[in-house]
Amino acid sequence: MNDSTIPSRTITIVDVAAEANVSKSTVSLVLKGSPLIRGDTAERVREAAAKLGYVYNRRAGELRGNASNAIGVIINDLMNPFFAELLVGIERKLVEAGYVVLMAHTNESVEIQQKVLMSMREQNAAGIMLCPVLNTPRAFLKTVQSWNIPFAVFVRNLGPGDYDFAGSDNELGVFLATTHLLDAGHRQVGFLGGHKGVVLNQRLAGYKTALKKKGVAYDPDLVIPATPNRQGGCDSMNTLLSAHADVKAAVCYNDIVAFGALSALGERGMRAGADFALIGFDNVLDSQHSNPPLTTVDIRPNELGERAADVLLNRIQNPDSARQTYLAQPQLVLRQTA
Amino acid sequence: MNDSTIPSRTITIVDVAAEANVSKSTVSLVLKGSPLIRGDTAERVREAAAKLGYVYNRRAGELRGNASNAIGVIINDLMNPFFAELLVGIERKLVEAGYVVLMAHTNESVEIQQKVLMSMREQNAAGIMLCPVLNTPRAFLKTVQSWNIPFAVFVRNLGPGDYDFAGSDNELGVFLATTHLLDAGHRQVGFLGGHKGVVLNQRLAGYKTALKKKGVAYDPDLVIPATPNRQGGCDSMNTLLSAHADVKAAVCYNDIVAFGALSALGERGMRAGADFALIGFDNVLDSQHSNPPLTTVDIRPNELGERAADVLLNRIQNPDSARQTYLAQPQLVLRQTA
DNA sequence: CTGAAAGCGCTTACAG
DNA sequence: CTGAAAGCGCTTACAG
Repeated sequence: MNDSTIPSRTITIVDVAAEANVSKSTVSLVLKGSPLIRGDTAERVREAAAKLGYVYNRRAGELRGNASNAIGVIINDLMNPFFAELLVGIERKLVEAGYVVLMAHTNESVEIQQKVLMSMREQNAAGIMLCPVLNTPRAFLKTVQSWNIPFAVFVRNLGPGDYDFAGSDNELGVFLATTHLLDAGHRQVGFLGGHKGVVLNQRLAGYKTALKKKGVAYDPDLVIPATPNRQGGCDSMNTLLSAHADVKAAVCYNDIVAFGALSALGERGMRAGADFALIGFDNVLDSQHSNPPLTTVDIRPNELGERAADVLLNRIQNPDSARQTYLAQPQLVLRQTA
Repeated sequence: MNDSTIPSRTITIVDVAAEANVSKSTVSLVLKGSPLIRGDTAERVREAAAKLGYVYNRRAGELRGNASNAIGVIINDLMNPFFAELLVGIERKLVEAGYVVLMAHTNESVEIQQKVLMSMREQNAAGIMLCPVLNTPRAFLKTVQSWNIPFAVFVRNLGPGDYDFAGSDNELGVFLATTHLLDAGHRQVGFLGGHKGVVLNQRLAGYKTALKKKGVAYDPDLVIPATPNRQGGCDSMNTLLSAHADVKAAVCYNDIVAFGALSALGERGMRAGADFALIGFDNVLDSQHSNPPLTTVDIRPNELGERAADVLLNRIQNPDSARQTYLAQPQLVLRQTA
């Protein structure tokens, strides 16, 4: 009678046990599919549970077993589709493996990063995946590691440290892109966008290596850093073009910078591919249908997410295994802009 | 000596109590900042906790208090920047309010939606925010509600139901866009993209109302449904142009469809704004710097996320308040494509 | 202002 | 194959 009307107190295994005429230990065993319990007993228990609308209280179980099925994932810029695609890959892998994801967005704030990390620790997270905020001191990673929670860093490698990492070979990627432009005959190649940090350093290194290898002098005037978003891409392209109208090629810090650059080109009545050679980095989904479709360095963001999750999962299953590093091998994908 | 070397067992309030020479009740009280404890005692406890490196075990506390600070947020398509921006808004509000977000991505799969919802229930989530997968039966929402977990639906309104909702006025938004095109003199206006479902129906209704109001006959041939992503936008624009080379204007299901359409136009050597009038929907960040910048219907995705979170938060604080509905008021933002 | 005791809902040895 | 008991780490009345 009181089936759905009265909110009633929560149903626990004790209630199920009473209903099925067994002890709560038996109920617990049945719930986790133990082979110790006889078939008909198990069946009876399951029926009782269903009848009472029993819901497993995972937190209680975890408290006792000191386990957890929640994994913290910390992203800093979801507005960048690269990270969105990455997150989707991470999330799928983690859920597949039976985990639930505690997601946090830092928006590049050190304070928020600190706060959410603490919070995940209190939650007793089974693992933490972090893309460190810009300027995170390397020592901070040590602190997190000292918590003894399986931990993996992704995308931003804070220098040679003793932690698991998944990212991409930034230097090689930009080297490929720059070389492609140089091979096409360009002697002046710009570099657009990017904020100070490891990733920019790595990408610039690839840029310089390519120049050197082709015997082209490095001209610092041609590298225009800018916030790596569309606005920054637009601005940096405008800056480049105003100062060096003769430059006809550039590689971008990432795809969204390239999209902004495409827009700046359009404003000037120029079309990438015909009037200017432009290459992005990441190969986000959008780059297939930008106007025009973008030539870019493919690091398979979605797969990178999955691999990053694998790195953590492996650490969880294998706490004492050697440090792992996964570096996505970049591949140039030629479309219309270069 | 064993400071950082031995992993050691977890420090609990009992250890802190021993260290500070008080009972564990006192420690518990101090931790939650109770005014009951004298200042110096509290200080002593805090020092002891710091010294031992005590970490609050939130799950244990929650078990006892039957509380939870995790809120489930279910998204179906993070690849669409609209949802990414929405999620960022939701997450910020929730974290600000002291919650942690359990994020799940359904990728439009009913099975996954079912699974993650169950999982969140087991986690004893303090609330659930759901953007229902396409074709979710309306009765399913009733089921979720029967769990007695504060619950809010966002973006996709599954028809008149008794639940909290946050979304946008789709009909009005598309009405505004279509009217703008009609006012510019176009008598043939296409409608591009969208998958079957409430949202498409609402947007199409706005389209038809605008036509009728201007005395323009509705031509079903001009509405080209397609998966609402860039590929779909590209395809539907091509379909439209092949069949009706005379059509010179279209409103899109959403911004990413418009981006795809922009790309299709570019391939044909046409430029939106000059050769074709195009309007998007959402006003995602990208639309400011598409090529060319997109005229679109602004529903402030980020703010919509925050408001959706507010709706849930309010339900949590006010379990018996009346049902809430938030509808973002759309505004046409004129840029270069129309 | 502080302590002893009970209990949140589960799991895990240990008996039998 | 199943049950009685202890305990995970906390909080919350209840005494004093």
